[in-house]
Amino acid sequence: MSISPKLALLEEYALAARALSAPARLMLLEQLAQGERGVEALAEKTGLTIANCSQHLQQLRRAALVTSRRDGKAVIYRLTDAKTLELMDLLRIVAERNLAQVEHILRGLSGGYDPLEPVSRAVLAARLAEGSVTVLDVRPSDEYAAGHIPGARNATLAQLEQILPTLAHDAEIVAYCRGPYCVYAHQAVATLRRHGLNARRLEGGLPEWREDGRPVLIDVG
Amino acid sequence: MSISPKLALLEEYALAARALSAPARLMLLEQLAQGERGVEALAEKTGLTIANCSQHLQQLRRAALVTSRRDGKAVIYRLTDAKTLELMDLLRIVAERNLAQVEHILRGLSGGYDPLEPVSRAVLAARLAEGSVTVLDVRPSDEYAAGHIPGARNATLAQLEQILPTLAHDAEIVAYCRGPYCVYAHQAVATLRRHGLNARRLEGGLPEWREDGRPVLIDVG
DNA sequence: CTATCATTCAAGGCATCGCTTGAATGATCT
DNA sequence: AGATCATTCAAGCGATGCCTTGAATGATAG
Repeated sequence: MSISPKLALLEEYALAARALSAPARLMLLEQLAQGERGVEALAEKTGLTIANCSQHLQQLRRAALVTSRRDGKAVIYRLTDAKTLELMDLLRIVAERNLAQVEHILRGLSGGYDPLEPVSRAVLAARLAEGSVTVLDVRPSDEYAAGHIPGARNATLAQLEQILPTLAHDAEIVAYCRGPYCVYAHQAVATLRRHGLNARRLEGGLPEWREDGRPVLIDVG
Repeated sequence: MSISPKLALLEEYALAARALSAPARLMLLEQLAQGERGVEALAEKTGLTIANCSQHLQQLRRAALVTSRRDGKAVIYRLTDAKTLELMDLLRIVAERNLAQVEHILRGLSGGYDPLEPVSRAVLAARLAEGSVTVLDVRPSDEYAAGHIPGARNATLAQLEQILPTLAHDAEIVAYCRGPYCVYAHQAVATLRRHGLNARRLEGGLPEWREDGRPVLIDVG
């Protein structure tokens, strides 16, 4: 009698999971974790075509992971709520905890799997307060301008080599990027270590920092 | 240069999500949340064929949501760790919070969407201590025997109508089943309400109760 | 060592997904 | 109202996923 409703419920849960099962959509969610965005901006950042991007966004909306609103002739998407971010983070944790393959990928990235644990956000906040750390924002400059950790310097991976001489060799450097899905910080740490600097990466990224209720500095202009 | 590793990472996360994207696998995980099981037992409980069940289990294992061990000629599967359970629960929360359709399904099940919030496990534990509540375990008797909340009565949905006269009309009844994915408790509450009893369901099921570190009674025999 | 049993592998059919292309919608601006 | 622009819809192709069937594996029992 009740096989149908039970299956229907499971189908709904499966729908939400399926929304997370395509790399393209994970990229979109990672972008949206930085803040709300229009379709075109998302397409450009992720390298998807406009139409394809739109379809993925609708699939995310069908699973209610994101919501949308109109702004003029543009449609702006954003994460529905913080639970979506939690779900993304937990998915990452489970995948990283259990998949040896992920470790191998990271090993390839940072040359000898990062032996140093990431710096927790609470620890970084404390160190920032006492000024005993250099913070590096490894995201594109437009995202940096849209909001960053107070006191952080901005440098993309391409610019990193150029600013190396200006970095102090005695203080520890903490790099962060978009969040746990993003590998910019991993790569930055690898580069800095190769040059003999004392670098670690922040646990999570700016979205998680903001979610903690910590201060975010926005450039006005 | 680094497009490949970044995509590879996302593919890994997507793999874990894809493992949760089939109702059949959610059923299997729901069963495994009760405790470790062999392939044949899982196939029987879920109604899948042996071969199909085995393939789903291997997919779950590939995503590292479950692990397996040999016991004689049987292969026993179990959830890898508590994080898997957390991920299932969070998936459910996001789906239920956001999908209007889920609400409609539940409305169909319990006849007028359950206006009473589920009883939290902490509250139930307190009420149990003072004896002001009747607890009903709405799972099959073999699962009840393998572990249940101390003081709980066991009755499947089929048996429920028969034991109705033996239930007190003044005390509140709290029903629980396998967990958030399971709808037995919803159905039991609907049945009890139709007969004028004061019934609510427990938040989560036995796996969540056990995860809290609360006492579980196992029948010896 | 052989027989037996639970589980896994392999191949096929059917459906769904993801991406592309080109047209349609819907809101703004002149 | 008509033109314009961002977004969405619709159809088609290739790839992948799920389920079934039948054979192969691998460990135990005699």
